[in-house]
Amino acid sequence: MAVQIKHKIWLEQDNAMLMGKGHVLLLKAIQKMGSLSGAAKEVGISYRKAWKLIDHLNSTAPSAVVELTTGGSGGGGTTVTGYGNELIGFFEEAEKESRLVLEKQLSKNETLWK
Amino acid sequence: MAVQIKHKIWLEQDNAMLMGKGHVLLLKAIQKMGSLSGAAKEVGISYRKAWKLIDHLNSTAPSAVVELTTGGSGGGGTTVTGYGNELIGFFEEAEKESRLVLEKQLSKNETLWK
DNA sequence: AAGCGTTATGCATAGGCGAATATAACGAAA
DNA sequence: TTTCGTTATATTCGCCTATGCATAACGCTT
Repeated sequence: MAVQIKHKIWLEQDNAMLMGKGHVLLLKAIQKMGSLSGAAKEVGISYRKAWKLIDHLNSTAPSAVVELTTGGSGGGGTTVTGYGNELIGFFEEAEKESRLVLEKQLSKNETLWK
Repeated sequence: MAVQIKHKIWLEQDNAMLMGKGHVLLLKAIQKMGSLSGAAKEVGISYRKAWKLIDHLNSTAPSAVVELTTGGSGGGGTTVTGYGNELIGFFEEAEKESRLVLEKQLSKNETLWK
């Protein structure tokens, strides 16, 4: 099988993880499900971990990324803010740009793998 | 402190890790030291781990990446092949290209972080 | 007031990874 | 043949992370 080039990107603030792909997947699942618990199930991680991811991101980022409400009809829920949406867009575009440039490098050096 | 964008790249073959930054650092240390044990010390990992990294890379890559000799004057040693050198060059160039494109994305979206 | 689904949080446990340790094999030089 | 520094490999131990379980708080609905 051919050699593949993989990559991973993430954002840091004060040398601490701020947001990675896991956060993005979770945020998109929140948009779809309307709750953090539902999103955790959707993505396939424990609620415990999902809550930690979101809590740290939300309390560290320059602006609120999600809004969490407890109680009420349906028990509460979680929604992604406009700022959160901007973050998702930025992350996905950066990842795409990186992927494109890496695939170009790979195809430029095809002879290395055979 | 400002938000930073970090990235990591690696090569896979048959869905298994082939070579990452740790391999590259180790290979360059081998070039400098002439031995795997010395390189491990230089990089700051255990010989055990260094050997596993190199062994898997060397036995999986399309061509030999290093040549290991045991016994003899000096006890033996390890050298990086020409192919190994090509891999190092490819990896470092790919990483640089990716870094450039990501920093461009970050500066294009400065307003997100304040 | 009772019920329900969600957010919020602590704690104990299991699994995986790397480190540390120990030992064998190797082959040139003295 | 003894010595020496290296490669080669198994085994044990400790740490970190994620998970699972348990429990509380919340507030709308009925």
